[in-house]
Amino acid sequence: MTSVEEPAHTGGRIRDAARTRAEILDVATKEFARAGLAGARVDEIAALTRTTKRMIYYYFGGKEQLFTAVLERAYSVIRQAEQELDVEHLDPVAAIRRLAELTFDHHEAHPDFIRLVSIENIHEAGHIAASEQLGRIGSPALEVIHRILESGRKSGLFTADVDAVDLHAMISSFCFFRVANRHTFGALFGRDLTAPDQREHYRTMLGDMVIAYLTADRTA
Amino acid sequence: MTSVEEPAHTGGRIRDAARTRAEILDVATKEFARAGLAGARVDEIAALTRTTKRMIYYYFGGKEQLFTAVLERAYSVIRQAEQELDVEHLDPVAAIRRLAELTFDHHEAHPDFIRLVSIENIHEAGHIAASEQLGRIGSPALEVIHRILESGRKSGLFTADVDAVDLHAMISSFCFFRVANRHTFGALFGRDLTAPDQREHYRTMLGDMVIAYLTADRTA
DNA sequence: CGCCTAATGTACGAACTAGTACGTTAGCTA
DNA sequence: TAGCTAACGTACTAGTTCGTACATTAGGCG
Repeated sequence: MTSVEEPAHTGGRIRDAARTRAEILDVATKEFARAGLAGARVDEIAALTRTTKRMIYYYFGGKEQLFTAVLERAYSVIRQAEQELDVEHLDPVAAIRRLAELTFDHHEAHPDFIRLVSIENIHEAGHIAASEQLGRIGSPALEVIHRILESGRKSGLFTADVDAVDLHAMISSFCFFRVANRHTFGALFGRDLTAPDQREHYRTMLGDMVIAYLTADRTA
Repeated sequence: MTSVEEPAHTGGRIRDAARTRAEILDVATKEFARAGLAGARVDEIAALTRTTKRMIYYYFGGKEQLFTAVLERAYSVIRQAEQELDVEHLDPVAAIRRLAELTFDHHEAHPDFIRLVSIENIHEAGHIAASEQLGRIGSPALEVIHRILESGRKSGLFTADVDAVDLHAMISSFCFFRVANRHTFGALFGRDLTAPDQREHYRTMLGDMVIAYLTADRTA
């Protein structure tokens, strides 16, 4: 019985800067993803936090900077995942398919991130442009794709004349659209692109599409 | 000398309900596309109009309803374009490629529409769901795609097991992503997917991709 | 040609919202 | 253990923003 009559605020750790910061970022991520930059409410974010609005300004400076911080952390998660890519031991076809599947899985697993990207595009990527951190992220995946493409072309398997950036765009397009636009697509066409029982269908479809494109007979 | 000393407001037509309504929709489309639903300002929309804020409430009832009306009109433009599709006289491969190109062109020509769709997805398509008009639009393009696929499969040209909705998703994905995410993509990877001198490249890429997928050798 | 209503304009308010001034305290360090 | 500072809380404000009450008029119609 250590704290029966103690004031409520002594439950849990107090004065933990890292935890407070992280908690604000967690809540803000959800709130920004839910309502957009303008739609999100600083008061609401604060209310969903163990701490107060004051802390948001203390740690981040303001709403816009908080959004930038949210974006920075969200992108760092992807960069992390990409750095753990390990597909170059596979043959080029299998490697590309595996890469596409991992991209597919990552998009599906992080719908909030997808929404943040949509929101950031509404704002014409101004926060990314203004962020030192995000400016110099690069993309570990691009290096991997580049090497797989080289290898596949050398062996004659890949006939398409694309570079890594374009192939990345192609793969991301499908994965992104499926998650980002699932609501309007569902409402208009009556099909839920993210229905669990359709997952394998679309995952395979993406791989088939990319491989078919890369290996198509171009002698005609 | 008919109007030298007359008040300024006599210039141009007065009391033109249709024109006022249409002008509000025009301005609102741009403003919503620019700033999102929450970010758009009713006062700003009114200010960019020949009329006043009062008229927005008079004709549309409120901000949300105005957004819905904007969406309805934007979607009707597409439905219109789709109804004018005329590709079924072509052989299946050419027809699909042409359809993909028209989709590509339409997305490129209507970036504001793309932004509205992104925004509507942030709001989980609630306005579409609540709109009688948008609920029963359907898509003329789907019928066309369906018939082309049938024809292509019958002749043995198309080997892929997809239906019209999935193929539509595939084509739209690429077109949508290229326009919607051009800002973040450009900022992160240093490539402008909508650069004019790359237009033909991506347009061809899309067609190649779809055709390769549909006609891929699946005997292996 | 006067009346009636759709269409329009003005002025305002209630509620919300980002941001801040000021005060407090936990807990490390000397 | 005293003191100092990073961390935190409260209460408030200035400005914004959606929406509306009220007043006005154009112009079709009987």
